[in-house]
Amino acid sequence: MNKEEKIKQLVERIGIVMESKGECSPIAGRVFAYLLLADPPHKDFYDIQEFLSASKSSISTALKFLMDKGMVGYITFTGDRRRYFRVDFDRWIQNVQNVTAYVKAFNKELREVKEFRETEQPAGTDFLQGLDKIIQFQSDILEAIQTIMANWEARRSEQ
Amino acid sequence: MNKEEKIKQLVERIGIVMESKGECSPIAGRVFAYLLLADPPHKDFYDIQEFLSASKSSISTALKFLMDKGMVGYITFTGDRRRYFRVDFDRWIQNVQNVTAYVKAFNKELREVKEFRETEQPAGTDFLQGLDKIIQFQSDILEAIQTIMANWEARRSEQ
DNA sequence: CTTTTAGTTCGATAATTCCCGAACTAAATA
DNA sequence: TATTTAGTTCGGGAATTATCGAACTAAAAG
Repeated sequence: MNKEEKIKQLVERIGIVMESKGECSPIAGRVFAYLLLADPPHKDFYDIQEFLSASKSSISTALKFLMDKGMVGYITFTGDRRRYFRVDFDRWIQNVQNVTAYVKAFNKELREVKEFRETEQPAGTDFLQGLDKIIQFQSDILEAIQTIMANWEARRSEQ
Repeated sequence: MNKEEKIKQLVERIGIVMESKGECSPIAGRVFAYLLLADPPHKDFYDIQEFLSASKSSISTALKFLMDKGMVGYITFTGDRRRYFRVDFDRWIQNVQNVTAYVKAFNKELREVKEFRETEQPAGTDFLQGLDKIIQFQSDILEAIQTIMANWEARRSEQ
């Protein structure tokens, strides 16, 4: 199998992993995967379009999405109008907060449930204990992630 | 606002939080939310159906989904055919592994990208470094979650 | 000023997911 | 054995989401 085929295959596989998380559309997943694998790792709009055999509008939408998420950025070169899109590793790490956002929101709702149960709606102690455990468990995880992110941030800026 | 209305409102809100994570269908989110809020916190099939004004098949599908995920289980009472569904806090905590599954799968793909880049496809050192950072960052998070889960598991079983 | 380039925006269609009703099953009851 | 109960399964329609092509824009090039 040649290099091009290998890349095509990896792009499809990684695309499926990203998409099936429900995080993005199939094409967005493949665009990102392509940028992870392409040589050089920055490609312009038409390179991407051609490689994926997709429409301009789909590529445009996918790139906008990935840039909004902070996973992709672009560089330019003097005397060249095109933008060269590439994975933005630094912003990507910073925005892992997006990943934690759901857990945060969910935990907030669970706290509201707890309050409601305590003030207005009876429940067995085991239920309230279970609720407490989940809330605590999830905030343990959130805190750990915060700590890790802070460490990485510190390491990055001390360079 | 009376209790019933308050519950309806919370059920809708929590349902949206759960659904918009892309984790489940709207009805599944609402079923789960209802079980978090209902008095008593175990309800039978028709209670749930009536509360949500949904079809039997939708409720059935939603309950199957939530039980497969380990978030919901049921209890029974002698001389009563019905199953009473309820949030299963213990299995829910155990199955946070589901949450980490995606990150694991994704990191595995990133390692494959790295290997491909190192053996067949050139890339600037900054790109490879960025890739490394993300891989390491994500495995730091996975490890932290593993540790937290192990602690909770230990605490649970020593009771 | 005209044309080309590098995209974006805007409906329309295709594909997917969600939900329902109707028919079905298996166990309990009569 | 016949009937009710507690769900499950299946096919189709409704709602959502993804992708496309065509028209558009803004800047650069000629």
